[in-house]
Amino acid sequence: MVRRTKEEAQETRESILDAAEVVFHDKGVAHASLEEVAAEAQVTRGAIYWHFKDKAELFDAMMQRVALPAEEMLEMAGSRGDARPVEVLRRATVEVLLRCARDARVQRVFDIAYHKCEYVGDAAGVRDRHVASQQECLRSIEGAFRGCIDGGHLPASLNPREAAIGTMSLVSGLIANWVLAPKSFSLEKHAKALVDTWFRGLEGKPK
Amino acid sequence: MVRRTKEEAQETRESILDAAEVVFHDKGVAHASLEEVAAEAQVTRGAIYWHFKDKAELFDAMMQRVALPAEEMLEMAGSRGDARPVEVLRRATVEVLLRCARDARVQRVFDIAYHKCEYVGDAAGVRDRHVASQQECLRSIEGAFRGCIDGGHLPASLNPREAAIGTMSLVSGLIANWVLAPKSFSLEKHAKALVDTWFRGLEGKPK
DNA sequence: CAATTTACATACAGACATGTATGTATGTCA
DNA sequence: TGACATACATACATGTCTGTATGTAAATTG
Repeated sequence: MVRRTKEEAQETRESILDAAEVVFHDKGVAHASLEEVAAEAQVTRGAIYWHFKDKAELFDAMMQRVALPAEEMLEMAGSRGDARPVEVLRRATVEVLLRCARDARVQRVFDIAYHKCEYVGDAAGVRDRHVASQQECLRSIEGAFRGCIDGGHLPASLNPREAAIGTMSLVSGLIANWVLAPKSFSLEKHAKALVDTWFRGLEGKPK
Repeated sequence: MVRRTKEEAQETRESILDAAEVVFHDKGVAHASLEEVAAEAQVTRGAIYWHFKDKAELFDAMMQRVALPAEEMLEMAGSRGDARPVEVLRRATVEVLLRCARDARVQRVFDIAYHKCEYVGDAAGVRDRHVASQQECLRSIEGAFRGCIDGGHLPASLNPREAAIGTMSLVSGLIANWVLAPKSFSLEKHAKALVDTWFRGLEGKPK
């Protein structure tokens, strides 16, 4: 392959990231060789090493290309300030699930993140960022819940942090279980009712 | 090391499994070499190859040593038939979380299962079994919910399968998020309230 | 008590995968 | 239009891990 223009080089970079998604999903991050990724992208390892320092950096770039659920949730929750705050939270939560259920790429990347990579060693940076974004997400959701409680939309006996932990875990648990076996149930069909059930529990907190 | 008696050989086998837990947790399954596992167990690779066919079989045996959450839940739920069936389910769910929160070994193995292994290639068998046991768990919980509904302890409008999916996802999501960052929240403290919130939502299903 | 089997340790060869060094043709810019 | 930087391809050296073959001393068996 001959020297390309800057835009073409950028396309090469993207195609390498696309290939990484496919190969990592197929073989797992650790077992996939850069040779395989290169073949899938129809380039050689030289191209990969030109654009990325090593496999860890490639994996890193691939993950950052899709927004993590954490950041998605904040964005969505923040972009609508009109309705009742509980409804905003509820709808944002459902949206995250539906987006995953409908977008094959998001789905594939979640599958990689949950079941096809090891958060150790070289990927420690990824793990740290995962944890950090999770913490940030927790704080954000917690703040939203606190707002709901202060506004009288949710019972004062509710622990906002606990509510945030439960919400996040339900969502990530649903996604993880679904991408592991998509045929075991329809995430799209059940998403709304499941989230409704959880929020009903929050609203019904006694005392 | 010299030739051991049968019981000593069994001890060797156990120590290899213990070592595998530690090393896999530390380096991830794919990145851990059998040499490292052997060193941790204070034997050579020869001993490992004597007891196990390869790394996949070793990993397999390690996972099967601790009961999967699925099977735990059935057991616990089944062993108490006296109280109101909803209470049995609820308490079993809390128990699974508390067991994980309190037992360091269970916790470590869950961490490996959720964040330190890749469910592909050699581990495909493990993935299949994981999926299968998840399906079995789903059916079992679904059956329990159906019983609750038929007995009039839960609203008839409730979809038992959906309830089972949500329950399982909440539990596995909580465990996965907690083992990833145990200091981010106390699973032990929040377990009961979180499960109560979820069941309150189930009980409050309208119509 | 000799023969055999067990439970390992040791030694070795082959397979990859990685990282780097180097080659090279083309854009880009003065 | 030359000179340099860019965007790769190719070649190679190296290390690491695996699986197996072989050695061996103790336990077990007849």
